[in-house]
Amino acid sequence: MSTKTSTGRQSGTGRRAELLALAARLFAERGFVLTTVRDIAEAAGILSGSLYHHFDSKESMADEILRGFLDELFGTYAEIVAAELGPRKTLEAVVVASFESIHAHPAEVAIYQNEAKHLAQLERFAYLDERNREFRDLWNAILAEGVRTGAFRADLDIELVYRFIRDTVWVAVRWYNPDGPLSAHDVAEQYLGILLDGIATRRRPVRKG
Amino acid sequence: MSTKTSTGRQSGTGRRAELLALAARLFAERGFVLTTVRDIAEAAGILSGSLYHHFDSKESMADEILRGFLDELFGTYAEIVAAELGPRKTLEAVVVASFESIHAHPAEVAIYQNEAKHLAQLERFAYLDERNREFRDLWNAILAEGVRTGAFRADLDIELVYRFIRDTVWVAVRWYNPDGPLSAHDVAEQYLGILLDGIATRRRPVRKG
Amino acid sequence: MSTKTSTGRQSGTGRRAELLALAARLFAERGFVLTTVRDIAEAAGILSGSLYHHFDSKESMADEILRGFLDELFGTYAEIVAAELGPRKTLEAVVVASFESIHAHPAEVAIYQNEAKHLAQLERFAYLDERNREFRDLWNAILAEGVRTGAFRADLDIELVYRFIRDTVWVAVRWYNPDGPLSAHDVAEQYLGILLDGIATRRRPVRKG
Amino acid sequence: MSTKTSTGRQSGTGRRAELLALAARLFAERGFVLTTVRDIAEAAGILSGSLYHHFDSKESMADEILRGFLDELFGTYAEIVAAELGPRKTLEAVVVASFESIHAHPAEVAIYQNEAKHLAQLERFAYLDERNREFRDLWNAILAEGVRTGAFRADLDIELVYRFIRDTVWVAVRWYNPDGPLSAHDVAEQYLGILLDGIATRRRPVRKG
DNA sequence: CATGAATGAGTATTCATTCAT
DNA sequence: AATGAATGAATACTCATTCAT
Repeated sequence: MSTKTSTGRQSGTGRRAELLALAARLFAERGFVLTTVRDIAEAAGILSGSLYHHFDSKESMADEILRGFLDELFGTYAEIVAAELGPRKTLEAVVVASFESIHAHPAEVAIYQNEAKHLAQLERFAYLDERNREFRDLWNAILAEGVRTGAFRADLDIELVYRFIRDTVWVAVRWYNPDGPLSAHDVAEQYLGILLDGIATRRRPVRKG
Repeated sequence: MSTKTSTGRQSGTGRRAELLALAARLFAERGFVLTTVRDIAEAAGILSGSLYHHFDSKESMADEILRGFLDELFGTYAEIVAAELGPRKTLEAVVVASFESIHAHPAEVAIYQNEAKHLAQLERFAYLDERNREFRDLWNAILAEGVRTGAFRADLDIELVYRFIRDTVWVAVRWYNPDGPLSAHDVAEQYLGILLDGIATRRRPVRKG
Repeated sequence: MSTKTSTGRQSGTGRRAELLALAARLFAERGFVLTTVRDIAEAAGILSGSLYHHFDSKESMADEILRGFLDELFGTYAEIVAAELGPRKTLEAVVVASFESIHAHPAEVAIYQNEAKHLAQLERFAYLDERNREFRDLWNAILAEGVRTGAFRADLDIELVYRFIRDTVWVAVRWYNPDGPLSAHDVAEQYLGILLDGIATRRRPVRKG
Repeated sequence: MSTKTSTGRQSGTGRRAELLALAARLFAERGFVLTTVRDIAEAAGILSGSLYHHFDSKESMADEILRGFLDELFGTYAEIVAAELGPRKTLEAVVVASFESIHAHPAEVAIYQNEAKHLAQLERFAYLDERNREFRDLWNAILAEGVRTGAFRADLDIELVYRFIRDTVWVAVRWYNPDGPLSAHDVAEQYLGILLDGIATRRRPVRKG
């Protein structure tokens, strides 16, 4: 039992952390359901039963992976909010931080993206829905504040904008390659360019106002 | 055997179509792997073995669902392109058509979104990758043309913009509710507003021009 | 699902009944835990997975076996009580009925004896404790009535006597052989002889009174 | 290896005895099969692997427990027989000694009762069957002698009476509570009362004489 | 068209036991 | 004496699929 409890957050003690990283990669690649416990064990060079010396179930591996990742991510968000940069800079910082988290933890983000809906039905993963709510609140606050201060257009459907942003940012994990030529910053910058100013040219801005 | 071949495209012959629709809904809700043949059979009020009188495998059900949906969707895209509306109008039409397909075939889109990566590894689903290429070419053409004609900003990374658009549009299937207050057109309009002009206000439009 | 529901009591429909009888015999011989699902399947000449076409778990087999047996047994007890034979005759009838049930359903009695304590911890087997209480009430009523009418000795610790009788009767399943020379009636008669009059000779009954 | 041999009988050397006592309690409560080596280790506050420093297997723990208990019990029986008290007093003494052993070693008796049948199939537990035979011989001798001397009724089926007594006495371990209000002597006395004189009142003792 | 019985390969998990440290 | 990591064999159960009726 003692070995099976996650020791705070430091990603566990040696072997445990290695195994979690392996599991995370496989869950991300093949999906949680299609990744067998044997797959993970084999990747680690041990027998499937031996995994249970470290974790009490496949589920608890996913739990530990997601919990740790989300704690870190939302810690970062909290820091950004605490800095009180104003809506536009806050929005930029949150987008950048999100793409950076895709860069640093692609497997974890992929699991969060692909398995959350399914896992959230289990009691033990109730925090997934909580985090979703938290994220939604964060964005609604940023956007509402921006509209109030005049930084963002007044005609926005905030809820809809939030959804578009959330989806575009996180789904990027499907194609973003941490080892590719584009850094997380590059991608964030491009996206912010589009999000803030659109892709259309401004020939006759007078016309629209 | 004769009955097990999809009879062209007319959505199958009665019972067959019913069963496919049921399967599609379940695949969309629970995912392809987590939906058991028994789930589908039970939903249809028959025993699981009886399904094999209509289809020769679970895979071939997904195949038929996706093939039919994609044929229809790309037919629509082809019509739009054939109309030669110019880059901006074409872009708008493609976005609208995509949201409309989410509205009309939410289950099919969801399956396409969630299972394509996994299914595409099977030979029989090779057309999924082809369709993806087709879609990518479509968008690259629209965007490149738009940049050339000056409709779109010249500093865009076209490949990246394509990805952002693709992701945002299709992932909307996760939250879009066909029975909700927002029509596909409403959503498309809002999205196009953001995509084309951005969410930021234009304090100094002079600067950009 | 439809096939997995016990159809009242008639011991199921054909195959189902056969399998239950096999399972009962094995549970009785080796114990519930040591009897593997494969053991049962092999005894039936099928593969272990095929058992799940008929029952949804090993537990539910034991459940069905015990439930059916106890329903029958307590039905018999109820009839005896309803006949209002007076304490002594009632006691005799209950003892005889019990030995007869050992004769007719040795496997079921053995399972009841050996596994009840363990199974009763599971919610689904809550009725086991209920039946135990019912049985205890039955005996306490018989004995108390007998003491009141003077049929039984007044110095008896009724609770203790009940336990002795219960244990002796049921544990007989461990050695009673339905195919042996002693019928259930023979055994019941011998036991009743001892229970009612003792094994000691009555040289000087005056002395005791 | 040297430490893994039971050191005569003195209940082991400290730690060893403690562990055996723990194991005995768990075996009695949950049964031998359902008690895991980890259960025992955890109860002792060590890891399961560490138990193998003391014992070479789970089986050998049960072996040591039963062997020690039976040696002591049959020692007591031998003393009683050696005292040559006559059939009735001998019977009383054996019954009392048996209930006393339930009082002093409830866990051991429970294991003997519940696991003997299963364990006796293993070579190393061959002595269980021997002890059973010994016990049967003891009782048959007492009862036969009693019938011969006229102490017991002549119409008894000795083998049957032996079984009834054996069962009733040992199965009492299932409900007897060493810390309850009834002492082993109380229970023995009540049981002997029933066994010797029956529970029925003597309306016409003349008839029997 | 559908049933009901079965297959066979796989899946997570358990557990007694071993052994280097 | 004890730990911690691992083995290997077994266990209950699942599920897509087949096929005689």
